[in-house]
Amino acid sequence: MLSQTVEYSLRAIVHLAKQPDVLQTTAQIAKATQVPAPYLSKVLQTLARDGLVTVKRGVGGGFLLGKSPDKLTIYEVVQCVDPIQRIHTCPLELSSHRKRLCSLHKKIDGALESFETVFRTTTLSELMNSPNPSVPLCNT
Amino acid sequence: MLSQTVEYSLRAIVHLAKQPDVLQTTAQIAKATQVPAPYLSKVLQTLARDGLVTVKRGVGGGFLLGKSPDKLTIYEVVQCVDPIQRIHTCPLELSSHRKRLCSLHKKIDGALESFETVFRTTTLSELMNSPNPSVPLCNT
DNA sequence: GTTAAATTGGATACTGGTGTCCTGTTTAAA
DNA sequence: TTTAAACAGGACACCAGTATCCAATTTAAC
Repeated sequence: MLSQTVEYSLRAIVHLAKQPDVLQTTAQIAKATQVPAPYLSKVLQTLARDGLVTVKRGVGGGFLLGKSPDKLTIYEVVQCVDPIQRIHTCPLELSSHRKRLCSLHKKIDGALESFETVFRTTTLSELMNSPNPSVPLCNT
Repeated sequence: MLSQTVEYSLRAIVHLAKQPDVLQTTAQIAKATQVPAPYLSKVLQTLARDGLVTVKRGVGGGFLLGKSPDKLTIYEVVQCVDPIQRIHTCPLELSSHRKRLCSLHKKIDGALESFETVFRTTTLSELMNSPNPSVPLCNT
């Protein structure tokens, strides 16, 4: 459903959100999130382009969260790396459906909307402060 | 988000639902739904395997709806051709998350659930009888 | 039984997402 | 200034979803 890239990016962001002020190298994030390091590198670049993570190059460099966890939604992460495509116009390009989708596509788009809403309304700090015995990315 | 195959299969099913008792050839369905005929052929085979469409081979053959439109949900169609994958176990295979997902994956699965629910609760007849001026697959 | 309409199944090509590797650039520290 | 740590960017490999084509099979109608 969601792409692998989205899963990876969310893991990375969650890992950074654990210690928002601590620089983490790609290797460190890769290990903690179980994401292939070279691929993670590309994902982090994408996140950096949108300012969702901040990058420091050179020795002692790495990444840290680009926004405060309570202001950063997982929707922003998803939209940055692999946007949810809502249905705005008829996929068949029927001219009479341009402004008003038929019941089928309206329904599908409605499903996408409720899917999207969950992401829109979830911040990183909500995830981190959840009263859940299973800590993200952590086995104990 | 949803695969092309799902979109195609739903178009085909909707087309068949318009006249549930009329045999339609692959060529006819392909034209009405704007789906590449050879590919549609494969999709229809998949739908036939699960009994969602009924097939009659040979001259004068074709496809018709395999179930009554008011008993057929679009969820069944989706699950037949390209199932929505809910998250049941930790994608990182953390042993302590097996039974209890962490907040991140619980959230994602929650989004999938609400997405899925829209499909589960929508029948073909609901789509066909919708008071919507845009008729599915039809330009007037 | 012959013919033609129609689906079935297999083989093949194309494309984008995923993943790897290597070279270049930046930068802190000795 | 040299060195090594670390990210940046480009090139390439792989695979599954998408799409096409063709020969084989089924079947109605003559």
